[in-house]
Amino acid sequence: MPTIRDVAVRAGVHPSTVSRVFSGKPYISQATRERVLEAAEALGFQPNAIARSLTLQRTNMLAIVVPHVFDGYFDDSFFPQVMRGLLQVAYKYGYRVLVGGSGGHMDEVTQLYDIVGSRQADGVIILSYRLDVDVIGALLEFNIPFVVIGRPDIPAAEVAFVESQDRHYTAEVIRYLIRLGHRRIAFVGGDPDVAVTVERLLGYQTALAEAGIEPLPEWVDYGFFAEDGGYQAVQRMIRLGVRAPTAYYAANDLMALGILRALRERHIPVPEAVSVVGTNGSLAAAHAHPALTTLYVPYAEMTARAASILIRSIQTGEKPREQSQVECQLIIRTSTGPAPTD
Amino acid sequence: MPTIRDVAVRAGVHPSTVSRVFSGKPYISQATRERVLEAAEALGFQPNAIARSLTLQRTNMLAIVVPHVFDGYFDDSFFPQVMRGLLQVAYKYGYRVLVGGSGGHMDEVTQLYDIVGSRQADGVIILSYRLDVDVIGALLEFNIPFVVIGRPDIPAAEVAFVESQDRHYTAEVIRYLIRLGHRRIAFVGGDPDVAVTVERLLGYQTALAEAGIEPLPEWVDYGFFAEDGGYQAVQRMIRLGVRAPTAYYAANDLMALGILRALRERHIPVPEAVSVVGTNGSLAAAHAHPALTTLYVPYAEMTARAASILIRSIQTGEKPREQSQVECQLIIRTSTGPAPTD
DNA sequence: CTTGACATTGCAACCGGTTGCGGTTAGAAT
DNA sequence: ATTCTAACCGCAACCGGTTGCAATGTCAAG
Repeated sequence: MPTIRDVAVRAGVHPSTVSRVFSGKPYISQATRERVLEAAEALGFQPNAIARSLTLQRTNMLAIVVPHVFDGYFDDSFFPQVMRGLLQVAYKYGYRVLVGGSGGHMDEVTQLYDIVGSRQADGVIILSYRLDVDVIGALLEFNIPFVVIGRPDIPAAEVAFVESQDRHYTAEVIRYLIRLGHRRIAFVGGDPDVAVTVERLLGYQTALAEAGIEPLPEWVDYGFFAEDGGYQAVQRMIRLGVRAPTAYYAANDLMALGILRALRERHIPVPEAVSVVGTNGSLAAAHAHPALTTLYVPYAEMTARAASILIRSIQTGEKPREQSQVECQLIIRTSTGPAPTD
Repeated sequence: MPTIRDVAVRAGVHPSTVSRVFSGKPYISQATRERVLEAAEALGFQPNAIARSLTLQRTNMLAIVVPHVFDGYFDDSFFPQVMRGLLQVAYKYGYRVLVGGSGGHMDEVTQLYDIVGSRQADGVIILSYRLDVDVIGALLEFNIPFVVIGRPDIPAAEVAFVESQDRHYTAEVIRYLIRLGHRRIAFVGGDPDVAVTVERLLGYQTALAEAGIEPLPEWVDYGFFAEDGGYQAVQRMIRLGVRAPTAYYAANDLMALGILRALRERHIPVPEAVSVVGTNGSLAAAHAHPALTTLYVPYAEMTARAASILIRSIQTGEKPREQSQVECQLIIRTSTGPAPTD
């Protein structure tokens, strides 16, 4: 690989001149610019991004770490949506996306710290805000721009986030089910240590409380976003017999599909006997049978917005502070219906 | 951000000693190792990955560029599958994934050259091998390990690839449709400039020729992997009247779903009047109504294998040469059935 | 014909690690 | 007691760009 110095000798100029040509600096005569470009062309020179990053202290990368790399995780629309929003704006502004994997739990945080601490990216998007670690505090120490997807529960901190009002919309979903006459409603959350799960649980509890419903602790379960998690939740709750839920709310569509599968296996008709609501608005949810009622969360838009905020912050040098929220939408399809009359 | 020199002064040693401690070099006494680690801890030091990359000439990154960033592209299972396989093994071996976006066509190649030429990654996976550009030749010049997903049509070149025998399996799909009695079969490809599309087309033509069927040119169309592409293909082919196809093969599930939608709108019963086959084995395909028969291509396994090959090549320093193929599987569901008896 | 402003380019230090080489020292071998 | 070996660590160059500063050249105003 030719370096800037190889080009310099061939063009008969100093390396710094070559640098200036390639970084579009002014005060380079047309003649030498051409000579340099010619030499570069002849040698097949392309500036080394790593070296450039070292001096410029910027990498033109936006990082995320995916919470889990287990097989089913990629079947839900969450991850693809996230990547879509991120890639679209990153691409538009000439940034690239650095994706780190993780095995869930603390490992996600470890990976994040590693990327950020070793300065591999100019900014980060926090996908799943955990409650068991002070990620925000650490990130502020690192002094790197970041935007949280979801609402961090640190009110004083001036951190940027794009949130989807999870508590509110989950409550809306539950209210919708209550209006349909359901009183035994299950909550199948994702990862209990993640803020969004707690928010949704609060929304669930709020809506039930409003309606004067005392939920059974057994109605709350966690499926860790896996299809099988939804399936297993049904297996457990069905044992409650007459106190088994007549409606399930799942924190992603994949778990909801698992719930549908479990119900189908037991020949429990949906929505006649049991209603099911998913989250995210996956394509599979639309095609499911019965078509899955789902709380659409515009994750692509959220990460797109987060990426824009990040890029602006990187370019201005100011800490990102924008806090915004997006609207979700309950897409009512045929997996939900009136509660059965016992 | 503290540097290695800050740590050095605090520990009272030379920077090179700090470096040796952090890169696990031998010949460092226990005492100084501890002093260095203590100092690093106190300062919150973490080695700068960029600087390290510069000297070591390796970034611990595997790159891909996604062929398109348009909205619907992420609804098919292709991209998530690719990311899954890639992330799983990258994660396992301590690599990270650099994702570049592209607007399709030549831009994909431009992005690729940019990443590779600027040495941002240690290896690349070529997702869509194009026929209109000699990507392989260029990549060989760059002297960077790469693995192609699909079979490049350059026989002499010693390039590594993981292929899914697209021609063979597409022919199998068409034969299956022929066995069902279909004789007017449509081919809805993705991007005509991409090798996999041509391979599939050849498979399609082979199978038809075997059966003595002379295909109409109008039966071949390209949907560029978009849902609407499938939808539009039906709109065009339906005009053929009695010569309109009774079966559609689509190169991804998203287009197949678009085909189903178009047929549904026109009240054409599937599979009674028209059969539809998709590709990739998306979750949505399984839940579609009727459930979509689909050619499952194990893209996650393919990219996982590609990533393994890449990493091994990076670590040994040898150019990757492994050429392997995976098995696909025609998942027969209810969107296909006997050809209608006119 | 000066003087000055501005365009153009070279010089050298710097970004933050890595590493070959050489010097010092301690303990073992003779 | 002397020599040898190996452990330990510092020195300085290097990875491949960037940039402030200084030097030189050019042209127009005075």
